[in-house]
This record gives sequence, C-alpha cells and structure tokens, in this order.
Amino acid sequence: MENQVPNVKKAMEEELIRGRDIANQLVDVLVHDKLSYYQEVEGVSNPILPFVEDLVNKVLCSFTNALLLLNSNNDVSDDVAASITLRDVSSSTSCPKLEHVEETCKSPNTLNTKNRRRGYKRKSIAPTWEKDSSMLTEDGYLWRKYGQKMTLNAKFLRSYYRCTHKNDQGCQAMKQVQRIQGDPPLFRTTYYGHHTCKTPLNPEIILEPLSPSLSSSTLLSFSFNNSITKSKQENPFLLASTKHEPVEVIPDGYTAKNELFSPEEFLLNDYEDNYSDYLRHVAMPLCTEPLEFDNVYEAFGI
DNA sequence: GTGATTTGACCTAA
DNA sequence: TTAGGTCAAATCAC
Repeated sequence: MENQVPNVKKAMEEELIRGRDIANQLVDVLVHDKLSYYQEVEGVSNPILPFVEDLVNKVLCSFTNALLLLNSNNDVSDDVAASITLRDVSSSTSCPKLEHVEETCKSPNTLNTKNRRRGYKRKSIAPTWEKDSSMLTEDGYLWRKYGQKMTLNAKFLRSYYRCTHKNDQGCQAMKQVQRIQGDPPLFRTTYYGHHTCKTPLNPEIILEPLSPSLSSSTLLSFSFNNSITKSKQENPFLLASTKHEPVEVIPDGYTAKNELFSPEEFLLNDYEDNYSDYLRHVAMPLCTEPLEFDNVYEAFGI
C-alpha cells in the first residue's frame, strides 16, 4: 500500500511523456504532409490519415490514463475527474488499459442505479454564441436531443441538444433552443463548446457565426429544393438531423473547391472583422428563398 | 431491431 | 433552497 503512490506517480509520468512524444510525431506528420490535405479535398484517398488518427488516439489515451491515475490517487480536482470517462480509455483499440485504475474507479456504488450519476457535472461554461431566428434552422451538425425543461419566467419549453457524435467521437458541443416568442415564433439558440467531430454533413453547409454579434438569423436562409423530400437513404445530409429541425440546403451549384468556406477557414482568411466580406463570400451565394418544412415547429406546439 | 425522443428523477451551481 | 442542466428508462418512429 505504501508503494502504491510512487508507482502511480511513475506510471503517470510515463503516460505523460508518452503522450508528449506521440504529439510531437503528430505535429511532424501534419507539418510535412500538407499535400495530403489537398489530396483529401480532391477526393483522393489519403493513406496517412489512419496513421494520424491512430496518433491522436494514442495522445488522448496517454493523457486520459494519466488523469485516471491522478484521479485514483485523489490528486486531481473533481472537475478534472468528472471529465474522465473509462469508456474513453477502453474504447481505444491502441491504448493499453489501466486495469487497476479501472477497478479502483468501479466501486459497487457506481454500478448501483441510485448512484449512477456520481460523475455528473453540471456545465458552468459561458455560451459560445447565440442566435435568434424566426425559424428553427439547421446548422450543419447532427444534434441529439437529451432533454427539455420548462424554465422560470419562460412561456415555452427549452430544449437541450448535444452533438450526436458525443459518444463516438467525444464531441462536446451542445446547444439549447428556447422559444422566446409565440407569434410570430422566435427561437433563441445558444451554443456551448465547439464541434470536434468529423461532421458527416458537407462542410459547405456549416455556417456558424463568426462572433456573437453576427446574428445568423440575418444570413442563414437557404433555398429549399425538391430534394429535401427524398429519403434519408437518398440524401442523408438533408434529413439526418433531429426531426424537430428544418434544414438549410446549399444550392447544388455551390460546390467549387475554392469557394468552400467553413467558419474556421473564413477566420484564417482574415475576414473576421469584415462582416460584409463574410456575407459576400459565404452567405450570399447560398441565400435564395426561405425553406419550408412540414411539422417544423411541431415539437414547440406551434 | 435500431436509433431518436420523451419524461420524470436526479444532481449541482448559485 | 431552488432553478436549471443532465441522466437514463420508457416510449416512439422508421
């Protein structure tokens, strides 16, 4: 028992060093293989990507294991401990499991239904950005609704969504949708965190505002062509999101490679202080007519 | 059968 | 203490 703490510290140190080394490898790969990115954009398969993903997994595993070791020794804050999930470690195929740590954390109480929320941590982070919109709009990501609540001083339910890829990719993005006005309907969408997932949607339809001051309700209005009536199987991009939300659709012609702008790319191109440039390069080519969608507001009782 | 939503209970920050 | 955020079993939809 006396030797356990030094052993844990030793293992933790090794894990952190391992993570650092792998991260360095990853940087080398990313820096020296820029061309592969363009190959990927062109649709050519990229043999380096699996290797990069493996490196990323190893980095995450190393740091997670280190945190688990700290957690098992009560040397870590509750905040950090709450962010650690055993699934994150065990789900990785390339990550050596720390069985003794897992066993330490899996007390009988955690398996008991009444105590299964021990790891629950209510978020206290500030919103990343907000937008008000007269209609529920698709933002290019897949969301899964995990709750709704009637809040004080609110006439309507607030809905809670998290990224569909929270479990499989660890994406921490969340959003809340609050109907703030009945007639005409007005919705306030508050986003928390950023997407780290590889969204299955076309990158060109991902349009997050560049800053909270840029209300997307002024620019996110898209044409709604007949293809929206196709099934999920025929066009999964269009209806793959939560059933309560309408979709924003990019005209088919907007596919030229040099016209693709994700918000990140837009920032990298120094447009962030020029909203008109953003509109010209990103929003305007996409805007035509407001879309229509049956049962769009069904969940909100409109 | 599988995945998404609903809903009541649980948990925590203020 | 309480309002708001989250969990997870039950239910629904495809």
